[in-house]
Amino acid sequence: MPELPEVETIVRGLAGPLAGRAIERVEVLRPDLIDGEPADAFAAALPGRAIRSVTRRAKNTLMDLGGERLAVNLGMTGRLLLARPDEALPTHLGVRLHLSGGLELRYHDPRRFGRLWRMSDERWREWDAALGVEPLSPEFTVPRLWDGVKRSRVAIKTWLMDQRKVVGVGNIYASEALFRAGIDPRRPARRLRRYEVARLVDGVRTVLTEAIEHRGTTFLDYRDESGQPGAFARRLKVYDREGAPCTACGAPVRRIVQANRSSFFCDVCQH
DNA sequence: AACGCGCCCTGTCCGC
DNA sequence: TGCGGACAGGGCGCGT
Repeated sequence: MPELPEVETIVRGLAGPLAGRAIERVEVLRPDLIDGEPADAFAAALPGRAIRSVTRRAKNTLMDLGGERLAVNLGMTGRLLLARPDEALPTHLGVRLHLSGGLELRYHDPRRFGRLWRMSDERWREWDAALGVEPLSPEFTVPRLWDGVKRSRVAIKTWLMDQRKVVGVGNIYASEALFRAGIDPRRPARRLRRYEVARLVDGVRTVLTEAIEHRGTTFLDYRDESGQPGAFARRLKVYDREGAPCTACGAPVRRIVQANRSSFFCDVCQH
């Protein structure tokens, strides 16, 4: 579900309410959501810690606990929800973090592809180093992307979704960025020309920035920390628009399958 | 070593 | 109405 704009929206929404709160009690209702240690060890380790800040790396939410971090990956259908402890419990509730001041942070996930885990500072450095460049950072440049694509034979759309190369771009925004750049998603990465890489840098930055401004894309399940959907879905130009007219030329948008995921594009506008 | 594929899981929708 | 199959914002681990 959530790509960079959705996670960024959630992180911005959680940062204020969670800053300075202590974790008082942890309930794990779905132990398979906890990675790296048994669920009871996870639940026992957190109480007494305080949340210093909430940030994002790639599609992950990170809570700085001082000396260690709590990381959350939402998978396809995960939600991080702020609630009062007496609010009705939804089905598929996975983890409850009871915080100081009568606030609760809930992790909710029907498909349970998401996960939560703790990371030491040392582990965090390794983990962070294995991830690719943040596309909204100054390091996301044409030379850097050019250097990355030129040795890869995979289709550019698949390449763009590889989190070891560029982070945060998932199935929706990969199609959208390539449409904006006018590049066919099937093109081998190393066949891109430098001017096309420049358009791609621009396309990725632009679509992610606009999507954040609209609080993300709700396709099916995505909700922010207050349970609200994002508004960017109606601004998508190709994703989930198979057969509908291209917004630029009117030709029907095509759907193909790449790496077992749907790709959408306009074969008139994208080469 | 890069790459492709199957799989993890539940819910929904569509065609028959 | 029921049922099977396809499909859904992700990511890991396997084999080649």
